[in-house]
Parts: sequence; C-alpha cells; structure tokens
Amino acid sequence: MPQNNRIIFMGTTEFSLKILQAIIANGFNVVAVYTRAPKPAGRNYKLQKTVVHEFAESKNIPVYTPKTLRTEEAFQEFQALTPTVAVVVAYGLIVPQNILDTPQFGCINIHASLLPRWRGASPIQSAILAGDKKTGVTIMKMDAGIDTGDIISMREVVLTDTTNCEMLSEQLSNLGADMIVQTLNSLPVALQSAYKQPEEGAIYAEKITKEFCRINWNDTAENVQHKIMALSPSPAAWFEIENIRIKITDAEIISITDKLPGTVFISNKGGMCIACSKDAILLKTIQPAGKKLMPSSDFLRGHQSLIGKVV
RNA sequence: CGCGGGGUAGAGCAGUCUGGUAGCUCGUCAGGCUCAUAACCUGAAGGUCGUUGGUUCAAAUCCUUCCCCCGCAA
Repeated sequence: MPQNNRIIFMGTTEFSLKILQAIIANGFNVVAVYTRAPKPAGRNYKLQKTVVHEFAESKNIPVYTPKTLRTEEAFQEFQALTPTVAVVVAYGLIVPQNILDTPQFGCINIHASLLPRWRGASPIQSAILAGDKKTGVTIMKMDAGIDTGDIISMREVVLTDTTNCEMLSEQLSNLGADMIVQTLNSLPVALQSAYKQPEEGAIYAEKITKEFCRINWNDTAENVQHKIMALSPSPAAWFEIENIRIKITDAEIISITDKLPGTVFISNKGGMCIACSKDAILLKTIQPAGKKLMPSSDFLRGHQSLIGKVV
C-alpha cells in the first residue's frame, strides 16, 4: 500500500499504543486517531486522557473522542476524513456498519487471541486463566459482530505457567505490530485471501470483575496460579487476612500434602506460602493495601503472628 | 474538595490513644559452634522517629505547615 494513503487508528489501551507507535514508526500516514474520551480517574478524580490520546497529541495527529459512533454526526465526521483503511485495536466502542463500510479497504482489527477462541474484551487474561498452552494474534477484516470477521493472518506464541498478563500483552503487541505493518504493506492483496472464521471452538472471554479477582484457596494451586498470572500486575489477584487486603503479582506452585486450604506457612527460603486444596502457592511478590510491592518474606518479617493462621 | 492507609536503623513492623533514656523480627559486620538446617550461640555497627512552626521541664507521641508513597473507587 502506498505510504501516502490515509489511515485512521482507533484504540485506547497500552496494547493499542504499541501498535500505533509501530504504524507511525514505519512511515504510514495516520491522519486521525480515535480513542475513548478522557474520564475522571485516579485519586482526586482528575480527568485523564488515554495513553493513545497523549501519544497522538505528541505527534500532532488530530484526536477524536466521540462517546459513540452510532450517531449521524460521528459518521459524517469519520467520512470527512476520507480514510483508505482504519486500524482498530482495543478501542472499546462498537463500530457500526456504516463506519465499517466507509474506508476504501474497510476496517482491520488486531485481536490478541487465536480466533475464534477468546472473542471479546479480555482475550489475553482468558488464555492464561484457562491454562492454554498457546495463544497468539489474529488480524481480521471487521464485520458487525464481536470479533467475528474474516481472518487475514494469524500467528501463535507458546504459553508457560510463569507467563503473566503484562509479559504476554507485551509479547503479543510486538507480534501484532509486525503483523499489521505487514498487512498494511500488502493491501489490498492481503484482503483477498481472508477466510471465514470457523464457528467451532468459538468462546467469548468472560468479563473480569473485582470479586472474580479474589482468590479462593479451596481451589487447586494450579488454578490459583493461573489466576494470579492472568491478572498480574493489574488488577491483580487478591485475598484478605486479618483485615489486610493483599494483592499477589508473582507466585509459584509448590507441592505439599497435609495442610488445610488457606493455611499460611513459611517456605524453607523464607517466603510466605498458602495452602490450596491441592498443593500450595508460594507468594513471591505481594502488595498489602496502602503499601508498596514487596517480597512476601519482607511482609512476613513484620507479621510473624500470621504464620499458622488460616485465611 | 470522591473514600481511605502510610512515612520510626538496609528491609518489614511495634510504640502514638494514656508525653518521660527508641523496640521487635530480619539483614549486615566480627567471633564461636555444627555432618547438617530459612541453621544455631555471642557480640557490634547502624535512627537528628518525612518536613515546618508551636505547646511543655520534657514530644516518635499533643496542635500546626508542607512534601512524599500507596490501596479503594472510576
């Protein structure tokens, strides 16, 4: 595709940002960036622009933050930009058919899973949670459904039980960046070989809620470990002990046989461990509410009385 | 003015309510001991208790100024 074509980028998250940076670094002409409108966030509820928003402004790219794309006004605004193609990554708004049809080559989406597995909003976390052995990135031509478009290309990465969400997200965004650059370079030919997604194996990623992030020590250590890794470092799996809320951002499974689930004990290296229904979790990095991240052994130094208690 | 926790030795904490020589568990250093252990024993170094001003015979502790860190929520 000629580099003077007009690309519209739509995205909101860190993952989106990596893709946008790669597109720009490769010399493509991004004429506009769509992202979620700034919203009150953080302490004091200050209005905060998305990372994509900040970056686009630093590159002097016009930024659009409509609350919805389903209005006539939003449609006309989009149309007036006369895009050749739109690249959509973790944008967060539904893109209606009239906008999907506007760019000459349509809208292309980068999705962080091997579609049709893990359609929806949290594909990265879902793959880790499920203990998948592999996941990947899919580039597709968007249609009106949620992550149901025709597949342009797909690449895999292997997963281990020490891969956390942040690491995987970074890995997949780098991969996605390569793939989208390649796709843009080969437009419109790349679109011709796009093929339909099989419906078999389609699963939607569950929405992650606060309560979901709470650890159930009656689960197996394997499942707890998956949860910790899937949610690390943010929002992070957590539990409560003696009214202290503790997030876990790094952990590993250790074998034990004879402890009640939830029992706190100390490993032979000084780390804090908690028994599960099968085996136990060695907490490596934790964050008690109001404190910084710390090794669990540090926390235990000031809370020796917790050893032997049951969560 | 969204709600809340915190800043005490290199680390994690207690002490603050009820002012009166700064403590615990570790780490570090030195010595000892053991086949061995996150070993163990003995000893030592290391703090103007985040900052400013005040009250008091006396402030980590009470009142006050500012700075910094973090959790929730969104």
